[in-house]
Amino acid sequence: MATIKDVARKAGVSTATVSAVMNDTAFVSPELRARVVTAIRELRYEPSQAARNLRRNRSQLIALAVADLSNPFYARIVWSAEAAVAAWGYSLVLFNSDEKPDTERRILSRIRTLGCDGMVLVPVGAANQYQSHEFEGIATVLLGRSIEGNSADTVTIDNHAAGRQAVDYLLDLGHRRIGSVTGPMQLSTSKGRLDGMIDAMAARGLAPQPGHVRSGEFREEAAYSVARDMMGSPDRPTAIYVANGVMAIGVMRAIADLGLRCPQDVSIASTDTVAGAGGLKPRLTRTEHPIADMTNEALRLLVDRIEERGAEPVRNIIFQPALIVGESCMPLRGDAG
Amino acid sequence: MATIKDVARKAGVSTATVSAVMNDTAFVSPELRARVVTAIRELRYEPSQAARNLRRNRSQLIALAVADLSNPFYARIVWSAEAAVAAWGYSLVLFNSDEKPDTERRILSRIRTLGCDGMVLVPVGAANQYQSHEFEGIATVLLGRSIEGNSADTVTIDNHAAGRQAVDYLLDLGHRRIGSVTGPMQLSTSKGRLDGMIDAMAARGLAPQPGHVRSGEFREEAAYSVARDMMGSPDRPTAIYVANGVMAIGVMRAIADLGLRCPQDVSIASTDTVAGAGGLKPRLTRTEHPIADMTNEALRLLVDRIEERGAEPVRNIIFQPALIVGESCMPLRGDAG
DNA sequence: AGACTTTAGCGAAACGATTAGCTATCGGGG
DNA sequence: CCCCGATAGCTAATCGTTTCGCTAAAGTCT
Repeated sequence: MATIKDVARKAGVSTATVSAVMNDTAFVSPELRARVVTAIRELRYEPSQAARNLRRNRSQLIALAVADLSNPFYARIVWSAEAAVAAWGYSLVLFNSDEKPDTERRILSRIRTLGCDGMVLVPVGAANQYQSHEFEGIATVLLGRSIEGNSADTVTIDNHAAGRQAVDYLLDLGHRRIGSVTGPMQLSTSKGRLDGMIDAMAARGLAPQPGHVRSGEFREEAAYSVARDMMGSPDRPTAIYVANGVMAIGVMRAIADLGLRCPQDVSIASTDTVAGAGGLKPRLTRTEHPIADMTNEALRLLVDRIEERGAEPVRNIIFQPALIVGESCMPLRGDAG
Repeated sequence: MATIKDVARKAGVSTATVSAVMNDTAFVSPELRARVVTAIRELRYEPSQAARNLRRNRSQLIALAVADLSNPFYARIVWSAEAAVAAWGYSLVLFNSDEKPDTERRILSRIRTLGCDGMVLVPVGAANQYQSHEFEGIATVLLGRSIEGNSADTVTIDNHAAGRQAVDYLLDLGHRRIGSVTGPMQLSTSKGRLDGMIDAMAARGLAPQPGHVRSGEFREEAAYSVARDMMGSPDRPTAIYVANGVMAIGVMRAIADLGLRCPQDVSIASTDTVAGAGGLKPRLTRTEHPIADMTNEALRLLVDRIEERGAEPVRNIIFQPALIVGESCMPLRGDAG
């Protein structure tokens, strides 16, 4: 691998001049420039990123740490993020914290030693688990979830509105006994969506029955088992609001295995869905978030922070959900309960 | 950010000693070691990866370039790869060539300048598009697809067996007029699967009708439109072999939109499926590949190449598919065609 | 013509680690 | 008593860039 010195020697100039040519950073006479350019080509010289990084104190790396790579929601984020990062001239280093705070801690430290210029983080775990030095000196944008008391920029979704919209829809169909399968309560997303549901019902003088609100990990299996349990009892809800796409799959499977039909026996509305499920029956009624837009926005904020050293105020961007009607809900039959 | 010099000064030792402590690379007396360790902790010193990279000529980065991040098949690979890479002590840099050879070319150059220690590549495009210097000096494993004439290690699947197994299953159910929706013919995967289908039929003295073999991009939309076209004609096949998971979704949607039912009117068998679709109806009958095992194996080979400088012979590992029976196929009715 | 500016390019000092080679100390064997 | 080997740690070179500050040479102004 040729170095800048080889090029300089071959072109009969100093390394400073080669560097100037490479980076267009100073005026170089056409004659010298030509000699340098041919030397570069002949030696197939490519500057060492390592040396450049050391000198410039930059790595051109942006880290993305998501909560669960097996979840299509995050796979979608990864997809968008890769494109956005490349468009900004960086490369994407990907991490999966797998919803484990310990893993996340290791990831944060790794991101730091790698010298990433910035990171987009989908935080896992409660606010008090983070230490401020974990974020020091590295541009950060929190995506999807926020950390209370943290001063990083955030791009989140309006979880309350998502829960409220979905449940309002079920209420409009006449459902009164509505249950929910939702994620861990320490996450702002689960909490917000459930609060939205509760407020939607409260606005009509209703409240979910205690046994009709179940939470578990944001995973298909967890949803399957709580749904199976909840729907096995005789006073089961006539409709379910599921807080997450993969959980919705689990709930539908549980219902099918109990011999119930969706939507005839149980209506299901969710927030978020899984990509590819659009082709299968029944199509889920759900609220969706503009994942690509959110991710692009997160990277815009991040690159902004990286490249302007300016201490702009913290920015919190909240995206609104949209209700997408599928075939997984029906009006409640006459014998309403 | 504290440097090794700060630590050395604070502990009253030389930088060499600090380095020795950090890397356990030479014997240091317990007393000095203790002083160094506390200095490290107090200054919150973390070695600069950039400096280390420059000196060691290593980056601890492994690149993964997949063909299409929007495809759950590759999302699954990314998931596995992240875990494997982390387990080997590296970090994963992710690229999406989006099935575009030009994009892939840029990615290869980027991987090179980043100084990645190795790369796992799902190649896009035909063998003659690659230049040998694009692979020079960087450990490479080809995953899923191979490049004829290339001397990199490969981890692939037995595409021929996959096509053959799936179509044998359809034949066993009595189907004779079997069609196929498959990917671009220049890809070894599409070609192999279709050859497997043709051989399966040939073994029973059959051959697919010309209009019953359609190829298009490995995308849902492409599959939807060719399937719609193919299934619209009166002599449509009674069963379809679909070469890819997302295409299978497209085909099912096309069939539903034509007012046909699966499996009653058309049986569908595929190679590969989409994650999450397991919960929805009807469950696809398909051949599956052990994606996690394949990815792990690819990284094992890669790390092997990176860490042993030895010139072992080229290794080509081929994984076998397994048939998974769902509910998307039925025996052909009496009026067989 | 002398005194400044500007320009084009060079030399060498960073950046922050690793590591080869050296020195000083100590103990033990001949 | 001298020499040798082992031990513990230091000095300084090195990795490949970027960039600050300098020097001639050439141009501009009085």
